[in-house]
Amino acid sequence: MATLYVGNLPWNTTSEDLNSFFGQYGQVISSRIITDRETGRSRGFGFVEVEDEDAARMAEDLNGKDFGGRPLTVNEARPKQQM
DNA sequence: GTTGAGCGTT
Repeated sequence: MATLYVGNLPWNTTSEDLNSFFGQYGQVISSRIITDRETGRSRGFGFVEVEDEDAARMAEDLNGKDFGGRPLTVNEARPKQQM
């Protein structure tokens, strides 16, 4: 399993939206929209967990793709431990 | 009722 960073999302995008959209390009394990810890509002980006064999392909295919009227930003997520 | 580069929570 691999994690994909997804940015440039509309404010109203949900994790289910990512699941549905990314699910068309590969096997999506789960998705998460990063909401502001203080206000609870969407930060406009999130993370999608996909199968490792699909991660690179999905990142290339979905990066720059139109989503909600905006060019999507997709990349392999960095390890959290790195900081 | 807002914003727009970036890398997250138990």
